[in-house]
Amino acid sequence: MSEENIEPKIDEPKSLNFIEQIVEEDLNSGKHGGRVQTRFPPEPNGYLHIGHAKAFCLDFGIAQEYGGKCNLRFDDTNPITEDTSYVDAIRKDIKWMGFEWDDREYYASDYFDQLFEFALKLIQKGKAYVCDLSADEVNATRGTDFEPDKPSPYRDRSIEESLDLFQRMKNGEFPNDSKTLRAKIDLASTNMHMRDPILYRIRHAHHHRTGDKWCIYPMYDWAHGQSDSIEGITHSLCTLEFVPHRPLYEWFIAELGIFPSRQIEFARLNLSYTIMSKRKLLQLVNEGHVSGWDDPRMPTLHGLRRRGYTPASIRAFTELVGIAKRENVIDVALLEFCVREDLNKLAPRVMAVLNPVKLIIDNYPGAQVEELETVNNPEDESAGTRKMPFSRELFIERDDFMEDPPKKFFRLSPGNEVRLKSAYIIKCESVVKDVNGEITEIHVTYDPSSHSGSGEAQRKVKGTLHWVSAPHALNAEVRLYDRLFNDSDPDGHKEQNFKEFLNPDSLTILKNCKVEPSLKSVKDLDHLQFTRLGYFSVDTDSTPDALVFNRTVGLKDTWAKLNG
RNA sequence: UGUCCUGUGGUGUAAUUGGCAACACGUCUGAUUCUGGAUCAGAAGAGUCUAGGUUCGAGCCCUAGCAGGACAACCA
Repeated sequence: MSEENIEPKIDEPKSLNFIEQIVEEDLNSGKHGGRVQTRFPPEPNGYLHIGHAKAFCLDFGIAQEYGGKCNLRFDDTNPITEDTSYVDAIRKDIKWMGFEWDDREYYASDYFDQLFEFALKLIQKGKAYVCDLSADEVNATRGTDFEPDKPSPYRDRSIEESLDLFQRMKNGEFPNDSKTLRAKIDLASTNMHMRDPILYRIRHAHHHRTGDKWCIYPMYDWAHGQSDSIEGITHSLCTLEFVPHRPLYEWFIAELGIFPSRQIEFARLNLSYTIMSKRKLLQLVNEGHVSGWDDPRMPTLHGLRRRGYTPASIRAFTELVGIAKRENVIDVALLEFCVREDLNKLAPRVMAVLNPVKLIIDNYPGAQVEELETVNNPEDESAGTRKMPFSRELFIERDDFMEDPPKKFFRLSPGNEVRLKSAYIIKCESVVKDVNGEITEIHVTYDPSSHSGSGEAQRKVKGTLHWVSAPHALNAEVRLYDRLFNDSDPDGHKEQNFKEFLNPDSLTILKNCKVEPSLKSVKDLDHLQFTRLGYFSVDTDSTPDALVFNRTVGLKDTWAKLNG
């Protein structure tokens, strides 16, 4: 093959993020025999949000890119807050996003026995001890940045005694919180995590998987690294807040002499005008500020799905935001760009009038109904065409008419001409108002020779309006969403609670919308473009007799921008 | 006060062993358009936190500062 002479391809090496660089270095040096194994370790205590999507797109993406595998591992070490309903929701989200983990669905709780054995080993080495101090008492021994912790009075208890007590802790002989197992490391470390961290606590609680088998549960640090090691994870990717945990992660692996997984930290995703804290999102749900985890205003994957976001658009987004170690705030406009770009290619165009006003074509035969052909998606010829009924009485958007328009208003106004999309050119002759001065009817005449697509149709007019035939229109409810918060960083104020920035107008429900008859048969979560308005999807509340649409995102609107 | 991490256009991410800062979003022009969408063409916008130093040459190396963030749960 020598066609490089015809089109010399300058194969610029794709620029790698710092994690890809590390992986490639490891591959080149033959570390782990060229094996790449990652994992995504959600805690089943809440719903996944778009920040998690960034993380698991990375985890699964790195594995895919380098011929490796990515495990799904539920980090279920805290039975009090965790639940199988979350497990199911998380599974659904990851699948929806397009990732597969085959049979590699693991649970930290799968390793409780192994972890117990590891703990025994640590005690035997004199590197861990059972401590009888209460939480308050432990806190009282805590030093400061430059003062070491005071040693627990149980720190030097014999190996035999710790072994015995630990076994009895496991057997359920002690009440909750009465004892802990702690690693014996360095009370003077500048890293607080190394000051005899707690490995196990006593919780007589029912676990969603292990039931009542255990009454001692491992802490994050003790469970996570060892779980990675057990699974042979080569690159354990996590967010920045775990940087100070890394020395402990490595200490456990070294003391236990087990497979050396490597923890690598990157900066979590922050999105402007939204919050990403699971705890705070839960608060919004519990306090009724939103309708649930899948409220379309939520940054959860459940919320985004219901809002009409596509997996492809979210994947593209996580790709565009990049991976680095520097704190970042991504403009929500980038997310919106990603959905628009995706939906522009695949969403069928349909006519919907959100704020209808009646338009009457005075010179159109009263009983006549035409079936006008229109293209389903100008960006995709294969989407074909469909027919739409056209008649003497139509609905158009109230905003598309102005009695006294400013310059550059390309829409309908007295004496002015516009085209009705896929139909005729019309001219406004008069308006009818009610007692309050509200316009109730707009009377126009049409030019029969201007039929869309006909030879006579070449005449140009400035504006094109969408419309729906009044006798054929379907009623619909349309829910418009705006950002949930008015502040670009609702969680970034020391003095003010994030809830003070909730946007009271984040949801607008329009009940009197008119949509074209073809929408009779839409299905949940179908994506559509309402011509000239934006991308919409069918809400899960929708039924054939009571259509409900969510606005995913508006079209770019330079007219609105001009008018502030 | 301590330790650790991070500082590149408005935002985010790049810049192969040091070689005169690139891409995307956003913004602004213009063309085109039966969606004020899309598309196409173009522009503005950083001299890389600061100050020194090494070098023919530094965003990349060295030194000293400064700024922001993280950590001090029997949460993960």
